[in-house]
Amino acid sequence: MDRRPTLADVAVQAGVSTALVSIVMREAPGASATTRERVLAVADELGYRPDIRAQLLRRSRSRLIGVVFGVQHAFHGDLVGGLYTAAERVGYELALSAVTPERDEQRAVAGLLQDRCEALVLLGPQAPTAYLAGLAARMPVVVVARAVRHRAVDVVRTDDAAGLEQAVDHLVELGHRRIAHIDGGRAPGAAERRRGYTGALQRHGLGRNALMLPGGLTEDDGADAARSLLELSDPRAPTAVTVFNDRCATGVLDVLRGAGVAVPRDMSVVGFDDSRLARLSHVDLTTVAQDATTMTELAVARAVARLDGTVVGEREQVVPPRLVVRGTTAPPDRSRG
Amino acid sequence: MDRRPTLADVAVQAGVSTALVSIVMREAPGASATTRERVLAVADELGYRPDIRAQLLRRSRSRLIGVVFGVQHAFHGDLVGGLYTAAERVGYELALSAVTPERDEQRAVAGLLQDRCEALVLLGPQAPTAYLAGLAARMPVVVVARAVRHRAVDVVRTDDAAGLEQAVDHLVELGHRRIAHIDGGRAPGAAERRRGYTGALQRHGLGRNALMLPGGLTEDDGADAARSLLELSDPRAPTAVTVFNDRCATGVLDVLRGAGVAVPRDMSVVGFDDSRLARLSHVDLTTVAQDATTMTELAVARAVARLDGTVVGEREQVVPPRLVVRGTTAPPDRSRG
DNA sequence: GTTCGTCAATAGAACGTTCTAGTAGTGTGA
DNA sequence: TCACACTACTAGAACGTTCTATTGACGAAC
Repeated sequence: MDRRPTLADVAVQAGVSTALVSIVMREAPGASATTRERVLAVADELGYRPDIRAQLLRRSRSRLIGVVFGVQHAFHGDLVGGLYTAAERVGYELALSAVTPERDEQRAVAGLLQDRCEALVLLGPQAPTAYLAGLAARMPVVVVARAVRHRAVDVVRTDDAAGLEQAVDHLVELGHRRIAHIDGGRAPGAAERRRGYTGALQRHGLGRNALMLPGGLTEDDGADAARSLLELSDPRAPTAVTVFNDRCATGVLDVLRGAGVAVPRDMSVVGFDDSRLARLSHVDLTTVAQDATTMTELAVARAVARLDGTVVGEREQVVPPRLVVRGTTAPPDRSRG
Repeated sequence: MDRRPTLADVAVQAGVSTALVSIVMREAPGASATTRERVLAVADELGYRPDIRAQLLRRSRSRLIGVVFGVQHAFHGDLVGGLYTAAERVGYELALSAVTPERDEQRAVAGLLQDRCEALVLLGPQAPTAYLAGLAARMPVVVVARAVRHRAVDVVRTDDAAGLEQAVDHLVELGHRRIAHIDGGRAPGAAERRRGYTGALQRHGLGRNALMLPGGLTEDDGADAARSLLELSDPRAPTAVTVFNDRCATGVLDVLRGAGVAVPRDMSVVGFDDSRLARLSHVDLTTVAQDATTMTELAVARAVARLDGTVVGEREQVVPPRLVVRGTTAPPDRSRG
């Protein structure tokens, strides 16, 4: 026989019923220590491994959490890693479904639905709120790294405003007075970061010095913004700039350095995400770190709580970020204005 | 009733047997056009969706291909995208399992095994050949983007040597005579790329000019290599450099530009991968593109052929790369040596 | 007018588990 | 002695499909 052994095979070999073998394998109560040992020995000998398909069919619950992620996003990679460990800790498995240039979110979700996941965790989804709400009517849905205004959808996200406040505080502490912000346009979180930036400036009495430059998510967006930064006449020119995210910030750094502007001597730069990019020794970017571990733990905990019907606390959980000071920030050059 | 509708529900509603509904849903022969229509209408009305767990249990085949990928690697993202479309075309589904810093390859594979995949596609696995061979004894295993010397393991990879030959040919055509190579150490493909580099130089009668610098996979490795490149005395100094991959090449570019070496005027640079990085307008890197689409199609086709027992052709399939000329290569500056 | 073939449809047994309801067997207290 | 509780175990029905017969019914061919 070359087919894999089943409960029945083990049962025959051990001289007991299949039900008892099932009890032993599940470590459920109802078997004596001696038989338990014997059954386990036989199972081991035959190389028995339970068939997950049959388990899934019979059990009411699949203990499976579906995850939709973008295959491009470096930060999603960090989040997926955290989700794996968080899920394992509470006895759940993960079913991954990727969004690619040819495979949109709805397709990714559809794939998970037919895998019979019990809950869905969506990383930075683009889908309209109505679609997410429709999904949430069917099963628990936790959205990570994006704000969603609908009472059925749980949200776990970074406190973007606080992140930019920390960045501005750090720069002001170093002595900067003219601080610009390169924004992320319509990207998730961009509005909150703008708000954090202007709020912090006002708090320091520097509201009049606020300077917002249109940016975006990519290196190219940053490069464009940096070029318009360089065109500013000297008295208005900022000595520091906060940037929507790390990718965009590296574009800024490239253009500044290419134009002979020394970082951080002539210009301080702060990013957002603490991506692998920022940690590279030749980039060495001061940045606002998102707490991926906490976010993923909260996301899994919330999904499980929904399934158990033990939901407590706010629908939207906001995780504080943390400023990581590296080599792209320093006091402004006193010899200049 | 709030549980999801089953075959039986549809059958009752349509006044037929469950078997017939099954026939209709599977689009199998054995039902008249009129009943077919009626059953489909009822199924649609009830919102019936087949239970994949029951299908999986009953069907001998799962039509599921397991994929192990690194959540960090940008290129793996491209490959996963290609795999989705390739698998769909031949009627297979994908089960994704990620390798993260806390979750090693063996864990990722174990997860897939209990999902009852029929075949495994591993993207650039680190595992020893013996482990891969053991796996291949159980089920078809296709390794992508890494060479494996074992007759049971199928391999799909880029012709790394040819890629470097194209890069060198391009540089020689532009007029370069002193071309260096920053290598990838023990990384998969590095040895073949070295071989392609030296072979091409010899073919052009430039073998004596070969200059190999230790590099690596990351931006930091490239930055280090670039610094040692700058230290070379002028008569030996190359006018062009081929680099193990794009990430490493961006490190090289950064250091060169920071040191006042204009690219491509003073130094031409060629990368490898054609990653998103290379395509950025401010990087604009000439590079050797790996053909992700062809590779994924071959990988899926080979896995399916193994399952169908219709394997033909070589165990190792080598895909030719393609040189993408962008802005980091130009004729050498005649005013210099 | 029997026989054969084809077509549409069905009954009922799988697939490998888990779960419910039960049956012996043993000890305990009155 | 009986009632009762407890433990160790089992029979058999689910779960929702697919698959292998099998059954009628209706023509066509002999």
